[in-house]
Amino acid sequence: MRKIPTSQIENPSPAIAQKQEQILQGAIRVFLQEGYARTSMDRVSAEAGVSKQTIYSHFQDKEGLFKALIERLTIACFQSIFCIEKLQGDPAILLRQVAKIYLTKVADNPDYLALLRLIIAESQNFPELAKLYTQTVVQRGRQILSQYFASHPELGISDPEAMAHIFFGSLVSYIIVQEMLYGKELISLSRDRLVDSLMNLVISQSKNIQ
Amino acid sequence: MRKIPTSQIENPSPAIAQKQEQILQGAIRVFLQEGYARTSMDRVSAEAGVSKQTIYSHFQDKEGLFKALIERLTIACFQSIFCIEKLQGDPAILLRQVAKIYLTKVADNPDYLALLRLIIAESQNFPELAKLYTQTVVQRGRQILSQYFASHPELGISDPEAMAHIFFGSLVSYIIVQEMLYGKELISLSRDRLVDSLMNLVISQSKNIQ
DNA sequence: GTCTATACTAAGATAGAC
DNA sequence: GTCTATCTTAGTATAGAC
Repeated sequence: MRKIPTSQIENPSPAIAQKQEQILQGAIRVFLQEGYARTSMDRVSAEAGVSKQTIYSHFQDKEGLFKALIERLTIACFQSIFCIEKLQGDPAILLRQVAKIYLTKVADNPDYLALLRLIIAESQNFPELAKLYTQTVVQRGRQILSQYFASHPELGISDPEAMAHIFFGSLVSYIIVQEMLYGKELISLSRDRLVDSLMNLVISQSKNIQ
Repeated sequence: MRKIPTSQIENPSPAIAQKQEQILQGAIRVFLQEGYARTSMDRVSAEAGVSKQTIYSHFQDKEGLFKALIERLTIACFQSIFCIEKLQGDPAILLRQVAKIYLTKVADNPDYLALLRLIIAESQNFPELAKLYTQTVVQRGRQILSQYFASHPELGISDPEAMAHIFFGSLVSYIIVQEMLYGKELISLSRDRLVDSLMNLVISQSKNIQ
């Protein structure tokens, strides 16, 4: 079995896969909590319950471990949010459901909240990870919404892509400001109020073309 | 003249003020570029053109320097955006103008873009700075918009606070996704298209009550 | 393949000269 | 008040035993 330098894992034996899993689980806890620079490999090895050298035998270096871990988390985050691929049904119910899913899956999951923070924090140093996140999570979300808007002309949305950005972006900024930047300690704006207003906006568009 | 341990500066002599200024200017460049943990005091001293000990005579430690610097930048960012206090005039023109000002001042200013990234990155380690930013920049922006919406009932906005969050939040998320997370490399969504759609939303609300 | 022990480097902070 | 030189700790990465 050859050494595995990057996150590209090809047919690893069960034993190796299990060790890697163990390392990644420990590393996730530390990196998400402390950020990249503050995380020490000593701390990771302690958290994962393996020696430092074992980590270096599975991953090239600190950067390699970090990249593998962020890639995995990003995919997991995507799968968690977009469990339903096709959007169908009454807009009023469906869009509300979409908003609820995203807010619940990300805002209420400390890991995915920390992932978003970490992606932003390291966007300069790891642009490829930021792009992966944008592509996988944000872009996909906007695309699905955009397609939904476009396939429902009765909504009267002239620019579905822009509307998708506004809809999804409002949710993203809600999470960042209210949950990360302590906005909810300064003004309480419940999720229901946000979603209600978002719904009103989408619905009111349609009334103008009737 | 007593030593100045924190960012609270009280009547410093011109010479001292000038040195502090010199240190802060150098520190700003390094911290905004590298982030907190990656920034070394050696690098700051080199960038500022003073010795390390001079920094430590003006600021308690790395944390103290960082806090002073972020506080100053946050205030400057606020003043840059909210040069106009009172919002008046035709909604269609004025709201468009507000959006343009925010997008221009933050997205096109690498310092304020980096400030936002740094605030998010260090929101766990420096919650007081995150709160200051939210309070000073975000909250103020939402408040002004909210008051404007509330004082213009002809717009037919049922929840001005929520609408202000959606309006301002769409701009914030646009900056984060498009400018920081390389969104504009994946899909181009021009500022004009975003602002146009935002305007349509606000205007279409009013049509429903006529 | 995994562990213990260690080399090497860098960074925060301070001592002491001027 | 400012500089040079230094102390001390901590962190990445590796060498060598089992």
